[in-house]
Amino acid sequence: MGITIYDIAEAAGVSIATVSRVFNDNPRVSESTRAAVMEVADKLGYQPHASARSLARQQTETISAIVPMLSNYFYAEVLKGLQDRMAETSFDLLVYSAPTLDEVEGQLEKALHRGRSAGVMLFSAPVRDGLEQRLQQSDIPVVLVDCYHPAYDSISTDNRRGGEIAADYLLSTGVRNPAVLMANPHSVPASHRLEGFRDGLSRQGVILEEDHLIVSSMGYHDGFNEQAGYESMTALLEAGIKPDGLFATSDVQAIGAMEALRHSNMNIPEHIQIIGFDDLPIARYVGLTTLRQPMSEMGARAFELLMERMTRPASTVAHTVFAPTLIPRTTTREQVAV
Amino acid sequence: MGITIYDIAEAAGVSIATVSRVFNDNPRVSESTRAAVMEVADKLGYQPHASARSLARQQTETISAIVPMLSNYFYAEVLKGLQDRMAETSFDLLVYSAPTLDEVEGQLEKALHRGRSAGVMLFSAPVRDGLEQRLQQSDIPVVLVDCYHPAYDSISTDNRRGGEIAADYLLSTGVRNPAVLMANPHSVPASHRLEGFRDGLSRQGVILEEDHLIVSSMGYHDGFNEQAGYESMTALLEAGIKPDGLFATSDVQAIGAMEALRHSNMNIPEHIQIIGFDDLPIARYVGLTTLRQPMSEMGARAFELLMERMTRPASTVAHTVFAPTLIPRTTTREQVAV
DNA sequence: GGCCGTGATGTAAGCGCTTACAATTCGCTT
DNA sequence: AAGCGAATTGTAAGCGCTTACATCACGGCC
Repeated sequence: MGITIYDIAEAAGVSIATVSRVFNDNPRVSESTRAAVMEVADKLGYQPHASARSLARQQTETISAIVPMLSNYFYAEVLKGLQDRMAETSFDLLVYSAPTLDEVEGQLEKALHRGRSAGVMLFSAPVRDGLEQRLQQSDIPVVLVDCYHPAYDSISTDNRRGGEIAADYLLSTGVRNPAVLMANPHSVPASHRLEGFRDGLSRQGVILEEDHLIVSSMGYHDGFNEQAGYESMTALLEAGIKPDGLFATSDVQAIGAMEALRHSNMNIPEHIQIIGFDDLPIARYVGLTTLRQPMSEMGARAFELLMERMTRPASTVAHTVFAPTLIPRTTTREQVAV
Repeated sequence: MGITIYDIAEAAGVSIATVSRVFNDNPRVSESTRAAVMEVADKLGYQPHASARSLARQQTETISAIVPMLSNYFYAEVLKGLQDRMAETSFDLLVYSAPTLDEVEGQLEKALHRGRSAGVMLFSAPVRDGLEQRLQQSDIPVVLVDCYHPAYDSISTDNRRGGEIAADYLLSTGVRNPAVLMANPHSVPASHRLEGFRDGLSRQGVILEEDHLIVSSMGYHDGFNEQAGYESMTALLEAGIKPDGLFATSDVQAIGAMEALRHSNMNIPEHIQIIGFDDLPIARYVGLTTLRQPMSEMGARAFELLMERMTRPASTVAHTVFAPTLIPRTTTREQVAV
């Protein structure tokens, strides 16, 4: 069915080795035969067989990304950065989705199938015993995105610092009675953001009331969506709590919360000031003050780390931590002079 | 390095054929040997080699999706639907991105490498001569998503109808002087939406003024983003045009436009009513009236079509067209009684 | 004129798996 | 007790490619 190097070899009157050399840019082929082979190959529409190639070469040129949820804008943005960077190479990207933590192991298993991928990118999944063991035994290069483990290259944002900045900023704009909408209790990034926020407050003598913290009860990846934000905010209001500031652990939650506030006729930023996290493209267009994570840069950098590890497996582990930057918009007021 | 069936065979005292049979659920293996082989395989941590397998089997279990832009929420949602459906099978998903039309061919070339993928999903790319020829010569199953060609299975939304519905609805809520924000001139879906909208208007005796149509001048995939909407709307306003209704060819454009309107102190829906297209999750939280495309369903269905074509290559071409449904929210007014 | 180094090409042995076909075993039948 | 078929297992030939090694032709050298 398909054209093989045998066909080309026969038609061009050379051996298969020569054909193979031509397609591998091996210099030990004369210009004339190279041209002849290419001509025949073009005419026949020859395409090297991907599997045969990687089997013979003992290596693939595909990498796998294990992502909680493609339709989460954060991941989409990071993947975009990754893709753009990859497009300059001849690598292909395999995408697995693992909406719950339990599924991560299974998907990882697939991605780790021998000969499947040259490297793996694991998104937002805490590497615990089971996983670690699995990763260890197949010595495939791995880079962690949006999570951390001492033994693996990783790329993440300083979430604690982000929380602190949010706290400082909110306080500086006059907030005295803040609330927090946290995505879900199992999310490491969300926890860190909360911790940082708390610390930031307490450093200035403000404490976060326990009933001012709403933790979405959804699973692993969940809670990072508009609906969770909407529901959490609604719950807060229904409990009769009226904070004057709000820190949401993601932009989408903040946007959900904003809608809930609108329903309750609370004005932003007059009655309540809001700050999100991520700086999705949309944030700019709803005027949301937020902490930017350089998402597509994170993706690009993740790919670079992976390449580095692939070429030099023994190099020391590298952790890249980006500092989140504050993007003030109109859901918060002007900073009051100090 | 890796464990092979030879290792297993030796350790279990059987032949490689038997090991292979065990891993292929071939019934012609006794229960006892099967158990023995499995035990050894588990202990050694055996993993079949993906490339070797697909080479020997003469088939892969991966499909390729060629997508203009991962960070476009529409594609992210469709891919999610696709993934969810795929997760029930043992197929893997390879994602290629082709931000410009010129790049589609190149990416397709990669996806079409012999042995690379069992099927290809092409997103929003008009199939023209070059492409068609290429697809024809490699007889890999293809399904088109968000575009149409008589020769290939496809899945799309009735964009013309969507435009009509938008027009009808806007008129029914009292709009008399509508404007349109169109994503870009090369986008087939956007053109159809515009056509439908025009038809819908003229059927009721309203015509779309030429200067009330702003076409974003960005390339192929572009124009489908907030910024384009913002800029187009700003251009409209700066030209001194004050429409009382707005149809944007996508939700994100509508959201960009809303921000521009806010800057100009125009109230929605009092001064201007807005309708978008897609019904992204976010639309609900900004109160955007829009036309829903069942995005994740489209992805799921696309996968089914592809499977169908893979198992029965000669079956007749199927075109699935979803009807967009109107989702009235608060960027439009109540319908006036007829 | 024989020898040798060089560059171009060919031969053949894998890469790890599947699978047609052959071989073997074993329990029954006659 | 020999024979037979079914069930199980083994042998070996690929799948399409890469690549180490062998071969060959050729020109220059002493």
